[in-house]
Amino acid sequence: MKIATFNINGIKARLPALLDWLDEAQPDVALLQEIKSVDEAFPREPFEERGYNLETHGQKSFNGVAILSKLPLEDVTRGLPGDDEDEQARWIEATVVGKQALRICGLYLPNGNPAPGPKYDYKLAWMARLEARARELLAAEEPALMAGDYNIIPQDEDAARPETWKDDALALPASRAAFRRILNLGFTEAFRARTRGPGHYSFWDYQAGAWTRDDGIRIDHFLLTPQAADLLIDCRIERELRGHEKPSDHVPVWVELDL
DNA sequence: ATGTCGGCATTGTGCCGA
Repeated sequence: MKIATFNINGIKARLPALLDWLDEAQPDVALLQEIKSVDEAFPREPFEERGYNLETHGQKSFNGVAILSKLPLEDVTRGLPGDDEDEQARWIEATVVGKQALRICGLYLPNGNPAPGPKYDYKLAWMARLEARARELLAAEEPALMAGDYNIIPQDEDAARPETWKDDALALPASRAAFRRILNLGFTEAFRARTRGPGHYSFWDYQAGAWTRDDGIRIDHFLLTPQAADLLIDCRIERELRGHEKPSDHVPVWVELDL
């Protein structure tokens, strides 16, 4: 089973490029972030025509997550538990029904800039709620994954120019520590389970020729429960897509699972 | 090189978020 996470930066702006990618890459499951659309305005037809089941959790203008799946989706839930006041659409879960069930969580973690400040406080509070949900997933002792735009540069080697990110919410020590606290519960970061060393990025800013200069960061991640890690065949970043026509500023990250 | 997008309110362009 091939599963991708992809921050598309707007479904309306990205629709042609997204459909081209789907036709070419044929993911079984795709977790989308930053759909920037309410559910009612999401263009469902081209995805359903291609045989995808579609579950969205959107809001006006910002954020928004979705799941595409060629296999049936069950037990869909929307919103990260732990704060009934939180209106931001950043979390969706579903069970992919195949030979063996797989629980998938799609997430768009808050950016958090500027730090310090209320946006950074929200990021850290959101990560504490994420940790709580992560503990529950582990306790279930079943194949499950949490994937998406984490807005976390885990280590300096995950940035082309780490010094420029030193005071940024994506790389501050408290951000990295919160990410590690979740990892250290017992998750496998799929990309680092397969590939070591610098030079691997999933995001290049639209500004300042970042793509041309390969000035990227790795912020889109797959975290696997032990039972999902047992099934891991490969994890890769589809870097080439950043050079295509009208790209997102992120590229897809893939896992292949033995399912 | 203070360099780009996308969405929105709005109708020509400025603001926000990233």
